[in-house]
Amino acid sequence: MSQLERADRILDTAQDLLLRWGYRRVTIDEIAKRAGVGKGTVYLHWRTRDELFLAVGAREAVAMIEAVAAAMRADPAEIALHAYMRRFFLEAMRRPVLRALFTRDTDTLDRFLSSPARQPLQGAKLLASREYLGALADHGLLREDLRPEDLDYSLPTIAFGFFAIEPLLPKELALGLEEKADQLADVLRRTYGPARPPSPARLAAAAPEVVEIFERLAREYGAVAYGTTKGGDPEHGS
Amino acid sequence: MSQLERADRILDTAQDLLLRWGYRRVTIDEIAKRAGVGKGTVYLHWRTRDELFLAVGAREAVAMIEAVAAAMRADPAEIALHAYMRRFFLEAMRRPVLRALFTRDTDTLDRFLSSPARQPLQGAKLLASREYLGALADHGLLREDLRPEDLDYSLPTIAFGFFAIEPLLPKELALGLEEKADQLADVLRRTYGPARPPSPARLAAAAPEVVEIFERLAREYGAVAYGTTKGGDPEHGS
DNA sequence: TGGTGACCAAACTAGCATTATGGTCACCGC
DNA sequence: GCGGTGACCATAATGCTAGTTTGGTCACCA
Repeated sequence: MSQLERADRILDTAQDLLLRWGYRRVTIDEIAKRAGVGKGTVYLHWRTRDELFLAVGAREAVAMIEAVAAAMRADPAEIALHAYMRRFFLEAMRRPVLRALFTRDTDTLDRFLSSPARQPLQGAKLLASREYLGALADHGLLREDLRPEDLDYSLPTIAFGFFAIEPLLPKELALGLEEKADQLADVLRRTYGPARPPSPARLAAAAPEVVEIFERLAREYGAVAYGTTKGGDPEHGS
Repeated sequence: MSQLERADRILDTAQDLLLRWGYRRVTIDEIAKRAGVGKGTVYLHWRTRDELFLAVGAREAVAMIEAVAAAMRADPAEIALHAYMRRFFLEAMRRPVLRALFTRDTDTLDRFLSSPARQPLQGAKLLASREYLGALADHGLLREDLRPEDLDYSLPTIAFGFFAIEPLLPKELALGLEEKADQLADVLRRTYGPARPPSPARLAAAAPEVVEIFERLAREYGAVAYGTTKGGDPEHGS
């Protein structure tokens, strides 16, 4: 069995237990036993318990970002801020670990939410990647009078609202995930979008650059997910 | 001393201790002692501890709503959704109890945040008063293609984001309250505002109706703040 | 040489004795 | 007679300690 397969088996087990029992109750012993490896082996892949759980999240983040990038490759219209955030919301909410992270589900994640090890998964980094917004601005895909810095506060704040309000919504609210995502997209398009819808040609011109940004991001999260002791060193500076 | 003055003295004391010690540590005994009344007297005004703390919040809510209404009376432009929410944000964030409530400050409020007694202070009621939004729609102060129901989800969600993100913002963020409020207003104006800015005459025509809605709301909160055992009965149905 | 599980200090839990507190109500002084 | 009070009580919160669990290590093994 390769190192990577083993890492995935351990991550599978950790994720399963995390979602069923919650962060607090899951022990390394139990993960190791169920994954069919010794406890020491877990520590060959990740330095601490929190790094292991971070990896669980990072792995889902990779899958999500790749789904986003694939959608952008299939249809350049998906690179627009509102379309991106719409898909981001849907893809994140459909993945249980990311959903727990973004909705700040303390039942599941408990202390992990405030663990310093969680930093590399900061939602802000995912949401407000300066590179992406810069590329949008360069290609005229944002309101003309909007500089990317103007988004630093309000864009993450709006997105945060749509995620964090989830656990507070009344159960009987008859609004599906897609409808919520559509409303989020509508807000963002009206707030930050260009006055006139961009032409397909303009979108297509920007798409490769944008897709590359997300593919790079996915690779960075992949490095966080698999192994810190062996394998590549994920220290990139900031 | 009148009943009302006494209620205010007790509320002053409760508020002071709440902000200094936090909900959990403040006892009725301590409040009574510092307010110079017997413990039983506190229970002549409010039925339970939570109703007392609710009253502390309600009293600040009254002050806030009256400040909002006063601004609307002084300048009808203040009735527009974005202007209202801008002022709402500022006035709420400048009042320590409301700030704690809206930012979900668990250090200060602890269990009170999830107390069922808190229901009458639900932010949603304040934010998304159907009457107010209906009046705006009637007077052409919202986007033409927007029905008030369309705001049920996204408007509270956006507002929630701006409040709830506060405790998560890095301390070094050099953004004042006014600037945050301006950004919130900008988002709401672009998202929900009419295509063209409404004329002063149109605003002035709608103002009395809108002001009346908020004055009525202030009176309702006033009933919550002062006395349930004696005085008016605040049961209005829903 | 990659992998393991016995081992250890530190953190957490259970259970209980003690204290603190919300809420009541018989009584009191004006 | 009545608005106001604080001793009183059941319950909930807290402190304490003994016992248990668990993250992380590392000497050893296959």
